[in-house]
Amino acid sequence: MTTQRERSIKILNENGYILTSQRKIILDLLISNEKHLTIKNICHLVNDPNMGQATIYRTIKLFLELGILRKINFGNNDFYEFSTDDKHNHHHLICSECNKIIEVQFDYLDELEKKINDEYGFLIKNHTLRFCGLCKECQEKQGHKNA
Amino acid sequence: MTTQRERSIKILNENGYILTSQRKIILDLLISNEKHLTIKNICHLVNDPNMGQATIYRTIKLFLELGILRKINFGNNDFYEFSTDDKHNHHHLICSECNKIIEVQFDYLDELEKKINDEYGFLIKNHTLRFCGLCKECQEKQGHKNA
DNA sequence: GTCCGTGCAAATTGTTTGCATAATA
DNA sequence: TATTATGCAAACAATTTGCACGGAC
Repeated sequence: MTTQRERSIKILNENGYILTSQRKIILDLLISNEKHLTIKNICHLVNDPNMGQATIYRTIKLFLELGILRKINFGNNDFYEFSTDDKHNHHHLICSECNKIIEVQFDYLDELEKKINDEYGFLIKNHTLRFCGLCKECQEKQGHKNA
Repeated sequence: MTTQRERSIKILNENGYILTSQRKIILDLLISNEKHLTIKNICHLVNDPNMGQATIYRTIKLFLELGILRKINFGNNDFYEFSTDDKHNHHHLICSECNKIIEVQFDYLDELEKKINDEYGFLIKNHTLRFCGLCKECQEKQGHKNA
């Protein structure tokens, strides 16, 4: 099994791009840090006076174009996560309290997709399913407060 | 059954806001025009030298806060649609060719929600499900081209 | 007259671009 | 040496804010 890092570097190389030190820094940040970051997060985490903002924007844009990353937008934020080729993506649970994003690995939308295809003649390429609510930890915190 | 307009005005009044002529213009735009508009769309459609941009932004923000509208973000665009109180929202089919948004009125996610609650202890408040693909018309157009 | 809403312009924020320099093959 | 990547600053775009004016009660 190839790692996210290996896959990303492979894609860069196959398209004639090299892994510069700046790209490496940003890639590493994304690999750690639970993989869901905003541009703001990245700017803040990089915290290197030698890395210009433009480089961060350019790198993320490049990663998106090459399909290394994918964008998830939620509320007023754009998060970036590693993209996979699976037709069936995972889903996201987004906690409205702490903004944590949890990945859910099962799908079960085949039947619904079939129904949509039948009723609307709509050809589905991919889907996005998000559940917004409270994660376990935040529910517990609220429980304590109210007790 | 109350209309979108009646419901919106009711919410405004209940919260101490009046339906000014500017708010009325924006509300009417949203009611016609298939209900899915971006700020840019609205600015363009208003086309009244007497309405400042700031008013449009302020009005949309107010409508969001009052729950009259809800934001859907997709790609690099934020669309606005009327919000309903239904726990079970409709879903969206978004055509990647013509950007049309089709509303789908059935849900069928109860089982999946139950599973998520059981496995992750995540308390779901609402969900967003989007299918990205090609609408019937755009499939036909592509068919003609290839023929 | 008071209060809320608006228009305008300036300010702020987020993102992109041009260009000279630095790094890499 | 040729090419690509970067840093910097300026440019640009999108959104918000401050403030004085206008309209509704």
